[in-house]
Amino acid sequence: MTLVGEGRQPQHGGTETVKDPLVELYDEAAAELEKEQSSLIITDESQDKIPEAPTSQLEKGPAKGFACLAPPQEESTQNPNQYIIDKLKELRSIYESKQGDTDTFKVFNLNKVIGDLSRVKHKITTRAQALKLQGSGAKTADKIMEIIATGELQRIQAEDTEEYRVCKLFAGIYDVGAKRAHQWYGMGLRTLEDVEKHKEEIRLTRNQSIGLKYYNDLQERIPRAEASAIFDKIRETAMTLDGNATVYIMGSYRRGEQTCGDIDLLLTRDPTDGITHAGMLHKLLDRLHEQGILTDDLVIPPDNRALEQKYMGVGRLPPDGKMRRIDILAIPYDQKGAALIYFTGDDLFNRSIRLLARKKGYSLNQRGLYGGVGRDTKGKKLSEGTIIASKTEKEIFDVLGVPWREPHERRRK
DNA sequence: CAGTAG
DNA sequence: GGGCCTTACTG
DNA sequence: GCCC
Repeated sequence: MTLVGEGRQPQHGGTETVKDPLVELYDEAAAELEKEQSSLIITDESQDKIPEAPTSQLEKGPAKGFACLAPPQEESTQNPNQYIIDKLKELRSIYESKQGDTDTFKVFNLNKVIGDLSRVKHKITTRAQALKLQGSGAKTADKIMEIIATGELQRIQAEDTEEYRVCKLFAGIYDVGAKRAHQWYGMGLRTLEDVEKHKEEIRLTRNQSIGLKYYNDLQERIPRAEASAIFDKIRETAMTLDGNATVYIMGSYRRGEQTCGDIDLLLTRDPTDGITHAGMLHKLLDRLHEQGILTDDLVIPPDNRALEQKYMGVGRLPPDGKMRRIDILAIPYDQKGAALIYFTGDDLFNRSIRLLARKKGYSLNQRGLYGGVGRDTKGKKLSEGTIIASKTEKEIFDVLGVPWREPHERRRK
């Protein structure tokens, strides 16, 4: 069996070398690397010999600005631009709560700037420096200069209205986004109590009701230790169903963050003995409900014998832990690498590496890296193409020419 | 299909 | 001017 | 909001 999330403890030795809390994750990555190198020789030159992309190749290589190609972030050193980052995050929050299509991309863009800003080591003091940041153009540079000069951003004060605050509150409910939030605001609702009181009129859905019921708990971040404890329980239960099961914990936990937004688990099984994990997730979910770990289902996989299934629900550390979002993804064993990339994120890294794949004539999704993908002139996918890599993350990175990035190096902060 | 989510 | 990740579920 |  394979486990991620436990293993040797960090050694608390020297002072400045407080051991990375991710030690346990390196084991897995290293193991994956070893397996990789035994089956496939990788040299520096091998990048020139990666499978030729069957469709349109980039003529001059990928443009810069791919987060997945950027050097890893500095680890926990005081960021000299933190005060700028904080203001840009406030602005991002405002854009997030808006409904327009362009606002979505403003958020996307700000994420790039924030990501680069948290990577940069020097203090930004001039407009020229601000302009150099990835995703930063004239307007963003102006905003950064305003923050540097005044410590404030007028745009934020102007947009910090009651509507913004109420919609932000509403959008904290699971399955409520900007559209519904504004819709409810337009109907006169202002508080969560209003939402509860008018649930019939606004046709609150089943999942929204769950989100509302656990609003406060679900708003909170999950301490790493608790995520680990929940993972242990679920893994143990899975192992009682099949001792050859493989359970990983992914998402922000695998990226090494001290708190997690939710708990993302991956379930699979090595089929070389002729047995797969078909039907296992379904049984696992039943057990977890019996154990009081899972309390509410948000999305249940329709076909309980399929090898690929995604479960989304709510649960806790029994008997009385806080309610947490729990996702379990079951996948075919040979798609483990692609699934790990997908479920480990972060989202910016995923979007970046997927865009890179597309620009190189491939397509990357949670199942694998595909070549020979048919696309229309707008880049919309017409045919699936053929699978090129999916077993390990490294294999996929190599084909794309992405330098290896440990999970904890795939975050923007 | 729109909206939401990962 | 048009793309900015990709796939899946819900109602 | 940025980039091609």
